[in-house]
Amino acid sequence: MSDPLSQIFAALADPTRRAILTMLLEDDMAVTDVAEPFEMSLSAISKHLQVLAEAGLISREKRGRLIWCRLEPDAMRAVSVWIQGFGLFEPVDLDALERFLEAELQETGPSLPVEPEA
Amino acid sequence: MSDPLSQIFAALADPTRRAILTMLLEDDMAVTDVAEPFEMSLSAISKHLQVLAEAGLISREKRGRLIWCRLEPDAMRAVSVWIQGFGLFEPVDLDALERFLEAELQETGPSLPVEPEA
DNA sequence: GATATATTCAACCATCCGGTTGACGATTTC
DNA sequence: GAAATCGTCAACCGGATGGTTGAATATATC
Repeated sequence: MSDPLSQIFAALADPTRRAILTMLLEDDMAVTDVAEPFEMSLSAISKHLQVLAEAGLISREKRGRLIWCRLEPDAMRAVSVWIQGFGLFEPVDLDALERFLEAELQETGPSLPVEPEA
Repeated sequence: MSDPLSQIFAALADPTRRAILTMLLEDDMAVTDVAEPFEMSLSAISKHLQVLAEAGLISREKRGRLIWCRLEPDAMRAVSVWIQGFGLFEPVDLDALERFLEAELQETGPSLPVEPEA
């Protein structure tokens, strides 16, 4: 077990997991639906969700036979605060942000959903 | 070789490396001086510095027989941008952000980090 | 109750990661 | 030129990581 900040950074270091977080930004999703766009086993996605949950980046709630995954963006605050220590006060170009997130969505493979204008 | 963002997050996922970055916030340092406070071999620190350099978080310049390490905080902007996509709760001075957005309407924004190629 | 669906668990595998030690090349100093 | 210092390289090691497959567990549906 490492410290929380290390855990969060490590969780964010995987493009599949970042893609999952981006998907959850849209809406809560059940595990199978999270897995659908990816070209890997459901089991692998389940593990990724485990990592994200242990880092506090998502929460999971079982309802019926589905498990709903919800983004917990507060967990990223620790990261945000840490980064803030390095003088990055320059605000962000929001258009660039959009392009960046779009690139993130496509980064993990050709089979990811094409997001309509959010 | 993974995408730049993954590389940066992975580099930041280690507490020793984060401590090094914090030290470099104070001033540029030679490798041996960086290693001094840590209870591990110089070689291990050298590797950590390698990881940080490959992520673009520091640069190294050889002068004489010393190698000076310098923080490159710009590399963290990619992280900052990505994080901001999640809730926009950055503890940034909100007034500054507003001023920025206002200014953004009048002139083209600053250039941002290059997209990770898929 | 039987069957299908949703998710995890367990075992396994290859690779990566963070550390060690010892040897090596480069540079400064004597 | 010899010796000390600075830093990396190479080989090695144990443990973590990211993936697989197949079995197991709940829950829903027929």
